[in-house]
Amino acid sequence: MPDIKHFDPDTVLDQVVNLFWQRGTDTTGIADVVQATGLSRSSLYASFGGKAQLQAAALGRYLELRSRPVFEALAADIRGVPAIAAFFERLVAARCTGEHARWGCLVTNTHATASGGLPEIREILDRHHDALRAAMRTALETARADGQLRAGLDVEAAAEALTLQAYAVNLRSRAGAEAAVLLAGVRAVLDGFTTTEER
Amino acid sequence: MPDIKHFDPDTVLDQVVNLFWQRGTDTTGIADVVQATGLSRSSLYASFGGKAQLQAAALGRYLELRSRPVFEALAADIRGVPAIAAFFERLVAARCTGEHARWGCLVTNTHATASGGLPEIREILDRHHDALRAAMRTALETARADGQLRAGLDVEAAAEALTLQAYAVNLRSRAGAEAAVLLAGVRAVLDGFTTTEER
DNA sequence: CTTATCTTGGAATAGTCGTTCCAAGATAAG
DNA sequence: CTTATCTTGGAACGACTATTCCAAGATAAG
Repeated sequence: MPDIKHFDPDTVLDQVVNLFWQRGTDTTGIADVVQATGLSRSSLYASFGGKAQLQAAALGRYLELRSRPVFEALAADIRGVPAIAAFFERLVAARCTGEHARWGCLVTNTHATASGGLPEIREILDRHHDALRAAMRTALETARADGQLRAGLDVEAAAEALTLQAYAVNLRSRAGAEAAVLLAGVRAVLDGFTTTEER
Repeated sequence: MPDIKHFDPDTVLDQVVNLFWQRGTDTTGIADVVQATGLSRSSLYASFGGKAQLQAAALGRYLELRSRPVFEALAADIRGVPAIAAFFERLVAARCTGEHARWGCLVTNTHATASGGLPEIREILDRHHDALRAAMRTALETARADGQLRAGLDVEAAAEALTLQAYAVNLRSRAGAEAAVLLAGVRAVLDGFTTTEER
């Protein structure tokens, strides 16, 4: 008997993600969301709750749609160190060129905002961090099994270091950092972990 | 003949820095500034311009007062790698404990905000980045002259890598990252640059 | 003490914020 | 087609936004 939704919630959420991602969550108003999605305030508040819940939903979707596939690809890549290098090359390329150039990373950006202090949001940030570090760790362990790593390297600490490096790439790319500079920094870290220099 | 200011602009600017630093520039209103500083809107707009100019002034003062002294200390420290290690130990301590714990870094935070796209703001961000990288480079060159560095290390790229690590430390500390984890990540990077492990 | 000049307090501006509400519209079962 | 139930458009809400303005207060020179 009831009416059904006249829109696809996931499609709308993707538009919201893009909006928050590019222009910043705190500096984007509901009016902007209404205009970008085309639906009315009523539908927006009925489907998602207030802005805080909309932000959490958008952040969660970003994590599932943008981050997780890349993390899984990294963990599944059996090449070891070259897999990590490829991850960063694709990351820098995505951050500096193409459709989302200079947008940074929604998760990284959220770290610096006021709403990042909310427990609900922070939980997603930690989930993102743990997922990336775990993927880095897996890739490093593959590399170690293949004899690619320096003797005595703390794999857990190295995974954390590479994860931190990824955050910084996201951050600096938003301010216009050159791709070559970012890649050189990443490579310096990676070279310090390996036995012999590749490339 | 004219009247003089009834307050010290630098003292006021310090209060504004703290406000923007802790709570975020975009999410802090003029009303908050008025309340925190105790002076009126008239005086605020007469001394500094609008909010954009106030932000630029606060960011500049943060750079001069908080960042530059630390950068200069790093560049002047003749110990080489231990100097860099000490820099990060003090950084992590300041970010995770004490008066400004979990505030992150005002410059780092600004990277992720919408106002970071303005040319006037971005110029300060780049100035900050160049200053830190130059200090890192100086410390690394001291280390190289002392034979502390791995053969074939690209000092310029290594300086960029360490600078990026510092940004990530600032970012993650705001989200509640543990000091020990951050330090382990930093040390992994630093160990990759040195000939023999210290500590 | 007068006077010229700046500073200050505080009201008032127009605009935007997130949120709520209700009548009108759309849907699908009977 | 009727009817029950949800969705939708759009107006309205008070609270907040940055900014402006002006009369009143404070200062220091003459």
